[in-house]
Amino acid sequence: MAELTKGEIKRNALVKATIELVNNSGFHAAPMSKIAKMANVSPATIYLYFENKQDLVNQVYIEVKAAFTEYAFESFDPKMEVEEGFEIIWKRIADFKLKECEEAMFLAQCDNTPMIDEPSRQQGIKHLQPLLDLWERGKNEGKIKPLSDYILYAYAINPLSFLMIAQKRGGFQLNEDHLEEAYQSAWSSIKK
Amino acid sequence: MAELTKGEIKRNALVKATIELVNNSGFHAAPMSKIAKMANVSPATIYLYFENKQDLVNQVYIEVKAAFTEYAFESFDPKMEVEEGFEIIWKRIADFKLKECEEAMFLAQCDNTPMIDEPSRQQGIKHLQPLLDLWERGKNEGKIKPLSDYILYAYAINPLSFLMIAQKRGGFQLNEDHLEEAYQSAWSSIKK
Amino acid sequence: MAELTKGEIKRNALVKATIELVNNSGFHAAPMSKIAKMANVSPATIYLYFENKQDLVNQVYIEVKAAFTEYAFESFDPKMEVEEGFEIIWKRIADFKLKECEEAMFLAQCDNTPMIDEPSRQQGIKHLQPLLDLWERGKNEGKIKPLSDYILYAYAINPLSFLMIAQKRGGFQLNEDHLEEAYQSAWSSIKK
Amino acid sequence: MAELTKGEIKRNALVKATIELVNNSGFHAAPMSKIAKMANVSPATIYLYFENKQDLVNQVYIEVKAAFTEYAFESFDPKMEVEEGFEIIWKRIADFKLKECEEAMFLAQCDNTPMIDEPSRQQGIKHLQPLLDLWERGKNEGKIKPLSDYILYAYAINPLSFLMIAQKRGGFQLNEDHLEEAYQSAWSSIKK
DNA sequence: CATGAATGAGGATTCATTCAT
DNA sequence: TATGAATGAATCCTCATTCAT
Repeated sequence: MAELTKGEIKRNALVKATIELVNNSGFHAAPMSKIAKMANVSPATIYLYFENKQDLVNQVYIEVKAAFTEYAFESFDPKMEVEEGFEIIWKRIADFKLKECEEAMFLAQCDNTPMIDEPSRQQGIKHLQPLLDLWERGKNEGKIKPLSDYILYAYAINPLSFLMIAQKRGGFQLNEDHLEEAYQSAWSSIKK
Repeated sequence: MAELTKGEIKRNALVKATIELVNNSGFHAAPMSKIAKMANVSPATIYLYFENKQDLVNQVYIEVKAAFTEYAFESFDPKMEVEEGFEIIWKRIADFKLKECEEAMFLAQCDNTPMIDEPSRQQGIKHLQPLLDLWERGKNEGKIKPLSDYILYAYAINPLSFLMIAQKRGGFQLNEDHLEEAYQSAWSSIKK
Repeated sequence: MAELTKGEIKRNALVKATIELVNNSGFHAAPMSKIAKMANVSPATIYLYFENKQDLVNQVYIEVKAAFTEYAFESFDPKMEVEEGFEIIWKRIADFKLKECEEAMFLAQCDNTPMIDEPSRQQGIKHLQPLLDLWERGKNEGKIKPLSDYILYAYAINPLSFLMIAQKRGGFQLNEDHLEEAYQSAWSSIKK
Repeated sequence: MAELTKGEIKRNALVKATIELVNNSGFHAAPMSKIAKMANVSPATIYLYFENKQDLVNQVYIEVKAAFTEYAFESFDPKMEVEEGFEIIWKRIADFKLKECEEAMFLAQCDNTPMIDEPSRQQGIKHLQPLLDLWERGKNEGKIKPLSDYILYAYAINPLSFLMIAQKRGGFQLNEDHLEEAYQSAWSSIKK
């Protein structure tokens, strides 16, 4: 296990504080001073690690997105069968969205908001490539509908975000059965 | 056609300006002064129609959501067959999301953000009832999977928001064929 | 009894509202809009009767001060003995301060504050002349200490304002006995 | 002499500026921006030392009141004879009111206005206790009239405020002789 | 006379950012 | 590297005042 330098610890605290504050109050109610306080750090210290507020949010976004995709593909192997691979990725993603709730909420907010600048958004999408490749193969093997990646993502993956938010807001609890049903719906919607 | 009073015209201009500014910059970068300027009105005038910024956004949300659902159900008749009814509603929703892009973007941002307060959010959901009723009937008639409404919505409706945003951000154009495909995916994911 | 015109009724309502609001919240928290509302009148209507806020307050001050002095001297006759005259005036003033509490509080606030402009203040003092004349006579007759009018007023009259405020703020109730005691103190402090 | 920190210097400047501005224009015409400017400080800096405008005024009131009472009792010793003690206190108070004119004017305005909130007002009164104790003893020893403290204060002390304001407003200059006369009036009004 | 709607100027307060230490 | 104090620029909002009706 890597030792974290003092600086890394602070940076991490800042990232975490940003996520939490933005989640609970939105970008507009997450002032730097509060972020600093929540991270037990002086406001000035933030600027040792980030250029400005926009940069802070961008970097947090990129890192969380990276953590998300890493998690998603951890047990995936490109040589797997299409359906098996998809199921494995899907379930990891579901896992992430339901267990790393804070991170996932943050991403949802970033993805539906002009909060993040375009370059960072692009940067965040990059790591999704293995899934797109899998779909490509699926289409070639006739196992997946020959749809645009956008449509595939919209039906196969994105619904999980909606469910996560619904769950976070209360009024709906996603259990194991629901999850299996959701997976079936996801697969139904893209399988040939 | 109803005559609009001078006040209604101003209020409408404010609503429109709010949508546009929030869409392009987010809540945090949509100051009252800009909203006023865009609506050709003094900042003080806003407060004749809305209590404060939160109230402004809440009301805009509720109104846009109402317009959305009214549009969605316009050509729907509760006596229709389940699949026919669903298709009609779905296509109206798709229409709205792709044509009334500004309004739809605004809703997406509100729905994924702590921008709107809870009561207003609840208020906004109300009018969705006819769709939930249709699904209920569909489940009883064995035509729709016996899933939670949340899951049905996540797969049947919500993907359209993702596609709309993707299109708005560029890099993807949703044409007639795509739309039909998307509908098929939606229906596949919830039909029994 | 004189009939009041509609205009006079409105003006009176405005005067009364001003007194009440300024008393309870101070000049700085008595906006024209609230004064108007409390007087059941449009804000614009105020400007039919008064030039601006300063003028409103000035005029209210002058009128209340006039009412105060009129009340004070009502049963006084310049031909009375000095002590008798003083007692009569003093008790009328005490009456006013304790019964017309609102008006008296308003005067106290005006007199200790840069709320009123100088000319209006001078105007308000004018009607006090009979008391000053009485004192003059008292001094000549060797019945009253040969002190500056300011000092006489400070000791003979002004304490009533302090007592009134203390009573209004609670924690102290001025009864008949107190009043007699106070009068004795007043007279002691100025009599030769 | 204690060294003042940079912060204390700024705070003091703010307190002083507040007194001066409120004196000359009243609470309602003493905007934070002017206070800041007069203290050679940014508006935002005020909020490092005070929570908000109300808090600023409250704190200034409490501090000035404390300075006032400290000054008043400086050369007083509880073991003094009643009359001697009273004279000493009275003259110190007179001194303060006539020399520390700014502070005294500020207190007068606060005491006759809903400018200060109740808790702060109570806080301000606390330190007056030694005078009340002296009066208590005076009453027991049969040297002072058995009157309510409110009445005693109204006649023995409060007139000084009136005289101070009269002097500040011009048209009347309080010299040594006046002062002695005033003291005699004060004592006459409360002595048995 | 009377008004409700409208507003520009200004008020309190906050915030991202900097700087001296 | 780290900070607390400091700030100018903005932000939300209010208010005295006006004007078309």
